[in-house]
Parts: sequence; structure tokens; C-alpha cells
Amino acid sequence: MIKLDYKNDKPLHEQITQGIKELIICGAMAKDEQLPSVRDLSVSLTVNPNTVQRAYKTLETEGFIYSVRGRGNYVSDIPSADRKTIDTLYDEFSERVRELIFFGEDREKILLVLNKIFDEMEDAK
Amino acid sequence: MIKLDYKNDKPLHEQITQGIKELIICGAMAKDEQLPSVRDLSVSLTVNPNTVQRAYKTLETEGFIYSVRGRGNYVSDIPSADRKTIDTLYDEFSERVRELIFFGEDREKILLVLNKIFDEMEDAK
Amino acid sequence: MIKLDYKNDKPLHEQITQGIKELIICGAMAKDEQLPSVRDLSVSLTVNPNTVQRAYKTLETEGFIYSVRGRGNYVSDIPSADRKTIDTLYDEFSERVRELIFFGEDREKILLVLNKIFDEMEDAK
Amino acid sequence: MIKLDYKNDKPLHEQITQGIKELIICGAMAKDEQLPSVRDLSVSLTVNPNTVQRAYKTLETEGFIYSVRGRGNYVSDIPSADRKTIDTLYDEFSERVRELIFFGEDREKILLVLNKIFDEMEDAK
DNA sequence: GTGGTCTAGACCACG
DNA sequence: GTGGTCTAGACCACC
Repeated sequence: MIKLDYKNDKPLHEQITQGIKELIICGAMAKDEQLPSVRDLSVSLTVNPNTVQRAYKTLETEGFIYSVRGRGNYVSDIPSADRKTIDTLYDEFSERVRELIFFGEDREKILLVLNKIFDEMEDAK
Repeated sequence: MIKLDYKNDKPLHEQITQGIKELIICGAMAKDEQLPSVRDLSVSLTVNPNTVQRAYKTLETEGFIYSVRGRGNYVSDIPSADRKTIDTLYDEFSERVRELIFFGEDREKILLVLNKIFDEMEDAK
Repeated sequence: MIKLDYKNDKPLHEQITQGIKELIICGAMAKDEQLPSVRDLSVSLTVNPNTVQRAYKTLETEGFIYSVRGRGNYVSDIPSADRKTIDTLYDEFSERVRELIFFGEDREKILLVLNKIFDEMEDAK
Repeated sequence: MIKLDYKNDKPLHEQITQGIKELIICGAMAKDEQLPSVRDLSVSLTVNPNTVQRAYKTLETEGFIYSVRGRGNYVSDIPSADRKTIDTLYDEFSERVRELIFFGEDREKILLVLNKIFDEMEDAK
């Protein structure tokens, strides 16, 4: 499910973190669903277990998953983010919008993309 | 004009690149306007000249500025981006939107922010 | 009476140990009162009997309960702690106070919380 | 300055994290003061660099220090904690107080210790 | 079997 | 020289 790009300068553990984050956000993984074990995922991604472990740790501190010793890792049921995280997201969002406009993308097209995402997220619920 | 944050984990050359990019996008720097020399900017930012040089190089390959041997660096007059750049921007844009929705931000609020940006960009023209 | 949090990184046996410890300290369980059997408690908590057994063992070595072969486990009647335990408690107490002050909590607020605890403990007697 | 206890079941990286945290809180390390490099500290503690690295990472995410690539790690100047952290501290604080009272420590003695800490923290400022 | 910790040693990006 | 990433392999605690 997750594709790693070794050419990308972004660290592997971040790519894994982001990949799982997307799966959770898009609703592909349900609340309290169990994630693959650290070992299994490391094998299927041909990556060192420590790298996966680190990704899971990050996801845990960010509140996306929770970890049970000797059991496994599970999708968190209460998505919560602090003010700072939300603000950062809005900043990054605004940055992308400004660049898109700068490169000539028009209002209608951007709104179209935005509405499409809203509809997808609605359906996922 | 550009503020460097040493505490930020983002490399200095990237912060400089982004800072100049924003100035150009927001219209603070006009087409064909000359940028400060590598040496001057490195002094005013108190960073190594190599760091500024690297930022300028990145901006040139990304098409934001052009360089004239022995003269200096100037703001590009034709803002053009290839399909790949635009697609990447849309992907990153979509990613942020999905996360905002996931964390409970509602449609109206996001649209409000979006429209605010459109208006600002209109005024800058 | 005891709530287990699987999402907590603290081991289950420690959570059980602490839960019972609190019941004893708060006076909810009287001296020489009998604790539920290992088997019963393991059923009502839906955990492995070994886990409860381990918690009881810890409580016994720490002096909170005593065990009678073939009869059951009972709340200790003489709450006594060696110098080392008391010192450790004071150290941990001080540590928390320093952190609270460091993060800006003021004298009055901390004293308020402290006095509230004193009053609660007085009432429980 | 930091003492590691290999017999303690607490992980080394946590012991290091806590040790540095105490130095910062007690005022032994001033704001923006540079911490020893990852390598240096790992040598002086006879520990693997990764272990120190992890401690520093934790301190950074908790807001106690900030890291500058290619430069070093520095004590953060703005101590800030979210509501959750503060609440947890109060809970742990209360827990210790209750146990102290349970083991027969009287009100006056605890207040004495508390006031002593306040005075020390005042002086450190 | 699961997550978590630690070591040893290599390599890269940054300034 | 500094922080950061990654691998390989070992060991422990938990359930």
C-alpha cells in the first residue's frame, strides 16, 4: 500500500509516517483497526525494523495511533490536534494556493479541486 | 526583508529560497528587478555567501530568477511552470485540505481563508 | 472499580497495582478486608490471571497487603514504609513541584491543590 | 553532571532526558546555552550516540531545547507546556502527596519541603 | 509473537 | 565538526 521513493531526499521514516497518515485520514483504515506489526511492515517494505518503529513512534506522539505493549499498534479513535498544528496546516495551505495562483491557475479550477476533496471526504464517512 | 529562524529545522538556504519566492509571488519584487548581490545579501543576513549562492541557484533552476554573468540576478519575467510542478502543488494542496477536514475544520472556514487569499492576490496585481 | 487503559504504555500489572494501592490509600478498602481472589479479579478485568497474580505479589512485597495460603489476600493493617521509600516519594514530589513552577504555575494555585488533598484525606479517615 | 543507573529499569535515553530536563529547570543551564554535542556527551556517558540523539530529540519535541543543523543543540528560551502536560503533572503531584500522607508524613513537614523548593527556585531566577 | 531498547558502525546534509 | 538517517543484529518486557 505504501510506496517508498529512495530517490526522494525525504527520510524513509517520514515517508512511512506520511503514507500511514494518509491511509488513516482518507478513511482506508478504520478506528481501532490494527496496523501491521513492526516486523511485518519492515519486511514488506524491505526496510530496517527500527525505521518502521520510528514512524510508528512519531504517529503515536502525533495522536494518530496508539501502541499496546505485546499486542500491536492500533488506529486512534479520537483525532485531535492542538492549535499550533492547525495553524501550521493553514499556513502551508495558503502557501500552496498563492503559488498556484502565481502560476496562472484560476479561481474556478482551484475551487473545483477543493469541492472534489470535500465530496470524497463526505463519502468516506 | 527576509527573516531567518535558526531554531527551525529547515536548512538556511531553503528558508532564503522560500523567502525570496514569496517576495516575488506577492508582487513585492517586480519583473526584471535586480536582486541584491550574493555578497550583500550574505552580509545583511549574516550567513555564509555559499548559502545565498545555493538559494539563488535553486531559484534559477525553478524558473523564478535568471542570472546574467558579471551583472547580477534578476526576477524572471515569464512565470512558467511545467505540468509536473503544477501537479505537485495540487497534490500538496489536496493533502493539506484533507488533513484540515480530518481535524474538524469545516467547509466554510476553509473557503473563507481561500477567498481571502484570492482577494489579496487580486489587490497585489 | 479499577479501570484499565490499554492505550496507556504502562504495563497492565502496574495499572492494577496502582489501582488497588489507591483504593487502600483513599480508605475505600479497610484494614484486614479481603481482596477479590486472583481468579475473580482476572475475570472481571478480562486479563490473564498471571497479570493479577503479579500485581498482588508486588503489593505484598511493598507492604500494602498480606497473603494467607489457601485463604486469600488481605489489606495490611500496619502502613509502614522504610526511609528509602519515603525519601523517594519526597524526591518525586519535589521534582513535580519544580516542573510546575518552571511552567509558570504560581504558589497559590499549588498550595490550593495541596490543601484540597489534605482535606479529602481528613474526611476519609 | 548526569548519573546513569544501569540497574534502574528506566531506559537510558529517558534517564538522560530527565537529567538534562532537571539541569534546565533548576537553572543550571541558561537560556540559549549550548548543550554538549551528541558525540561528546555519548563519550562522557559511555553510551551509544544514538541514545543521546534520541534524548535530545525528545527534549526538542517537548520544547526544552532547540536544534540547529550543523551547529548544535541549545536550551530553549520559551518554556511552554500544553494543558495536558500541566494536568498530568498535577495528577502525579497529587498522587505523591496522598502516598506521603498515607505513610504518616504530617502537613507541616510537607509544607516545609514545598516552601523550601519555592525559595530555591526564587533564588535561581 | 509483539513492541521497545540499545549497540556498533556507516553515510549524508549542513554551514 | 555538527546533527540526522539508516542498517544490522542483539536483548528484554509484556501478554
